[in-house]
Amino acid sequence: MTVTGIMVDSAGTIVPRPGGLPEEPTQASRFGKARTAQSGALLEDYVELISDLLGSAGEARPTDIARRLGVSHATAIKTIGRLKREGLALAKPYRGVFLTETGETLASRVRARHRVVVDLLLAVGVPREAAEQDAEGIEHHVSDTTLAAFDRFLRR
Amino acid sequence: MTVTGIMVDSAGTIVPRPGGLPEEPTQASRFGKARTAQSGALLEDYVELISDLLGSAGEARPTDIARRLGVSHATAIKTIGRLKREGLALAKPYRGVFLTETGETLASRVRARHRVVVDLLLAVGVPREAAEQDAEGIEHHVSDTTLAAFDRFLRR
DNA sequence: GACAGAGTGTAGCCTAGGCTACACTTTCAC
DNA sequence: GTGAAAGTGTAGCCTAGGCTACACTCTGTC
Ligand SMILES: [Mn+2]
Ligand SMILES: [Mn+2]
Ligand SMILES: [Mn+2]
Ligand SMILES: [Mn+2]
Repeated sequence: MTVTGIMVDSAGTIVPRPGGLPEEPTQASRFGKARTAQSGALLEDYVELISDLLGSAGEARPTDIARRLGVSHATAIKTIGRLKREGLALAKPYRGVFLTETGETLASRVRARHRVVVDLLLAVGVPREAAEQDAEGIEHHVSDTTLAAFDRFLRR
Repeated sequence: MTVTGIMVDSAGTIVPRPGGLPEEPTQASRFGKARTAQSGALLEDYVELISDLLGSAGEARPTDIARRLGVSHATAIKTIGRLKREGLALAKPYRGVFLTETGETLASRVRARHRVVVDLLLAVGVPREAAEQDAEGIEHHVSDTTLAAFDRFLRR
């Protein structure tokens, strides 16, 4: 049995089958994009957190970052190294972590998206704590298109 | 400056600060749970796909799984090995992949959740293709509580 | 029944992201 | 100013999840 991914509707038009398997290249591309989104998730959480710490405490130290994220300080320091390599952060030994322009810009977008995702979840009836929890993972998979839709929904 | 994560509202009651940083252990726990959810994501996608292939084509071969996921067949075979180790799949050399009872049960739940997530996105105004794309990542971070809320929202 | 092509499996390599252990630097109290 | 505590950095280990290359098995055609 072959899966074609299309069907003919009641008016005789050929449309994608909503219930069945998507076309193979389409599905592969979706999975691939989801993997890509995931690989950016950790960096997004780091810049958002660093920006928050800089704003509220005036500094972002590796140990504080590590405690907030629930990882060891060694793990945090290694990831901060990656942030530096990718041009998102600046840090000199024993002097705390700062964000580049690029890093701050990313942090702002990530923070705004985080807020919208939480608000959307609350708006459709998700309890507060579940919304806060699930948003932490969901946010990294919300595209600009979807974010815009969430925004429109919240404003009406 | 210290971040306490609480505030006093207009009635004099102490409440969590909605805008600021969450309490440290709370935030660490959220990040930790998001990491846990993520680590299950790949297995969920595999069992859902294998179940779909078994249903529509009658068999699930490593190459087909690989093509659908957009990875090499070697990667797929390695992951199928992990599914076996975790008691979700059964496979004998050159004889295709099957799901255990546990695997089928997981597949059903994952498929149902996938559908609800897509429907929720559509219901709040996300365009079809963005909904299908983003759901592929979002689904793995939707808790039972949130899923139930989505369900209620869709039924009203 | 041979053999070509498709499918399968294994080996070996890589990076990301966890960890612990240990050594070094800084800071703060006295 | 010194010494202890806190913080920082490095080394080395692990697993998951990618990849390519290569060898083996199966299947369908002639
Ligand atoms: Mn997050
Ligand atoms: Mn976030
Ligand atoms: Mn998925
Ligand atoms: Mn799915």
